[in-house]
Formats: sequence, structure tokens, C-alpha cells
Amino acid sequence: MTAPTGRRRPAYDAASLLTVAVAEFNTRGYDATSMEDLSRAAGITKSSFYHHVSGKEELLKAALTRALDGLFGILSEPESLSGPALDRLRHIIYRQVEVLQSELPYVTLLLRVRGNTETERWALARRRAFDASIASLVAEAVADGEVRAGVEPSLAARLLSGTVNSISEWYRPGRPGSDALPGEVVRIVGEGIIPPA
Amino acid sequence: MTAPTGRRRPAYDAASLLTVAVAEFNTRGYDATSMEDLSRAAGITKSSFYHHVSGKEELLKAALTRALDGLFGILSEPESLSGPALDRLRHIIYRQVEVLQSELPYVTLLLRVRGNTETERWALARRRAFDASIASLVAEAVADGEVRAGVEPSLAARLLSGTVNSISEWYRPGRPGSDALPGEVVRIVGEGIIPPA
DNA sequence: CGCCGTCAACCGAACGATCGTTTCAGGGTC
DNA sequence: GACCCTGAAACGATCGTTCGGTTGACGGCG
Repeated sequence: MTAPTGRRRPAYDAASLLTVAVAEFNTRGYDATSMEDLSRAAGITKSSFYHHVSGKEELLKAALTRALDGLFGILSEPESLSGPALDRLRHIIYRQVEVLQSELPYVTLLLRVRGNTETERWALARRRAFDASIASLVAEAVADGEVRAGVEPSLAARLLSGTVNSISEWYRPGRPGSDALPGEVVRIVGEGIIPPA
Repeated sequence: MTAPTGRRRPAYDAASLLTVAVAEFNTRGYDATSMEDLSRAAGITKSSFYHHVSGKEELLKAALTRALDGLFGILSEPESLSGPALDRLRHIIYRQVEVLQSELPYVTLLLRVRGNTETERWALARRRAFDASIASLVAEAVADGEVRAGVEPSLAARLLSGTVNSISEWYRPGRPGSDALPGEVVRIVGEGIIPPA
């Protein structure tokens, strides 16, 4: 997690400081986290911290970029590009849960962005674009008759995204059953959580 | 929305100021919202604002109390207390969506609490207690054999709460179909969003 | 009716604390 | 000695909050 190229002191690379910073952002919230908090969590003083990173918002942007790259990468995968709309949708959901697991802190931070700064608004717009592509895929599946009647596409898409994204609020890596989670989510989202009356 | 008893100047009562404050909290985030922002949104100066409210955290507490009272009120309703576990669960979900609609700003604020202050930790604990009572109801329904096999109760409960709570991120009152939303959510949560393979 | 004391409502200015960020004077290693 | 790293101290800005004073409508009194 340290020693950039093997020279000089132990030193802190930008990557490990980002890890620390994002963890703090997620526990206290971005606005409530001070640079003092970040440097203390990293084990150095505030000014030393500034020698490695250019500012608070740069850390946020790096974290949000990582989360968005992970999510948009899903849309470029072959299984997301060809085949029946419903199959593509299931693959995207499966992979979205996987990315949420592997990039948990970054995705969590992304899902909490409010739009106060230019960076946050940029991330918000990108995230909305991701959700929109899922929504259009749901609409396509409905139009193709692959989804049972009575499902209002935009509502279904919103609940779908909401369900998947809510995982970030309780999932913690390393617990048993983590590997099975993506498949379980796809199954439950398909079969329903509790049976209808 | 104003004129407490009809005397003196136009005046602002505590209730309308709370409405304004919660709206600001939800757009900017609690920590990122200054008392200057709140007073400007209310149309008075910062010091005038302080004449009506005792402080920032008091506003937060009042809002969170209103949200929590609305949610816990559901658990005291007759339909939540007797009958098959699955019926009780469906009623609670239906009503939870209704409360989320009617108390949208307050519930939204509650769902974003991070636990920085004592007030936030109190709200967090109460909210967890609410979720726990739903989770135990799901487990009861599974134990009674009212839910199809293969559903892991704790996972189902978490996805269930996540799905319902995610509504606060996009629902806006006044749009057509609002009245049908609670029923739609109960139905979709039961039948699934997209059909299984 | 007219006058006045009273008090809630409001505002301008300032409080100490903390924010994100910068400066500068060293230490450590090559 | 050159270079990277570190930390103590301080920067202006803004935070939540308080203080002192002005305004103006109301109730009581002559």
C-alpha cells in the first residue's frame, strides 16, 4: 500500500491517501470531513498531507472518477451490447452489484453526492446518464414484450436502480455469501422480495 | 403559512421556518447548509432567524422527530399488529410509502443522517430499530412458510427497505400516479421488477 | 380619542472557533 | 549540496451563535 518506487522514506503515495480520504468521507460525510481529519487518519500533519494532494475537491474528483469509470465500464462489455434487452439488463445488474462490491467506498461516495460544487454536479450528471441508459434498456425490454404486462417502465427502472444502489448502505466485504450476492440480487429482483397477495 | 394569531407584523412561525430549513438541508446537505443560507431562504436576516429558532441542530432534531414519528406510527396501526405476518408486512410497506410521500422532506433528511452529532446518532438508532422490526417481520413470514423457499430473510429485508427508501430520491408530490404508488410498490416488490431467466 | 409604555420582531455588527490552504524553516537520504 | 518530505504556524474566509439597538403594532389609561 506504500513505497512508490522504492526510493527515499516510506512516503505516502497518492493512491493510499485517496483510500484513507474516501473512508473518512464515507463515515463523516464529505462536507463534515476536514482536512485535519484526513491528515490525522493518514498519520501525518495537515501540511504534509497537502504535499501529496492538491486539495480536498481533487480527492473527491478522483474518487468519483473511479466509481464512474467502474460503472460505465459495464456498459462497454460485450454482454451489455448485444442480445435480447432482458439478457443485457440482467447482465448489467449482475455486474453493477459486482462493481459496487469491489469499489464499495467510491461508489458509496458517488451515491451521496449532492451537487454543491462543479465537481459534484459533473458526477451527478454522469450518474444520471448511467441511470438513464438502464431506464431505456428497461423500456426496450418492455417494448419487446419480454417483461410481464403492467410494469410501468420508468417506475420499474427507478425502483431497480434504487434497490441495487441501496446495497452500498449495508454491504461490507469479506462476509460469507459475498460471491453469491450479485446472482441473488438478480434473482430476487426478478422473482420479487415478498410474494403478492 | 404565516400570521400566527393575526397580530403584529407578518411574522414567521416556527413551523414555516422548519419547512424552509428542511428544504435547504435536502438540496445542499445538512453540513453544507449555513444559517445564512437558511435565513436568506426565509427572507430575513441571520439574527432575525435566531429570534425564532434556538439553533441549527434544533431544526434538525425537529425534522427527524417528525419523520420518525410518522414511521413508528405505522407500527402501532391495527393492521400492523394482528393477522398473518405477510399481511402485516404488506400493510407496513404500503403505509411506509404513503408516509414517505406525505412527509417527504423529513423522511429524506432522516435517510441521509450520518451520525456526526448526538442528535444524528439518536435518529440513526431509532431508524435502525424501525428497520429491525421490519426485518423480524420478514423472518416471521419466512418461518411461517408464507414466502417461497430460497429467500434469505435478512437479505430480503435489506433489499426491501432499500427499495422503499430509494423512492425518496426521485419522488416529487403532485405528479399523476402518486395515489397509486403505494399499491404499485407493494405489487412490484411482490412480483419482481424484471422477470427471472 | 389620544397618548404612551411594552414587547415581539427584526437587523447590523461582532464574537470565538474552525474551515481549506499556504508559507517557511528545517530534517532525511542520496 | 540537491532534493523530497515533514511539521509548526499562520493566512483570510466562513462557520454557528450572540449582543445591542431600532421599529412598530397593541393594550391600558386618562
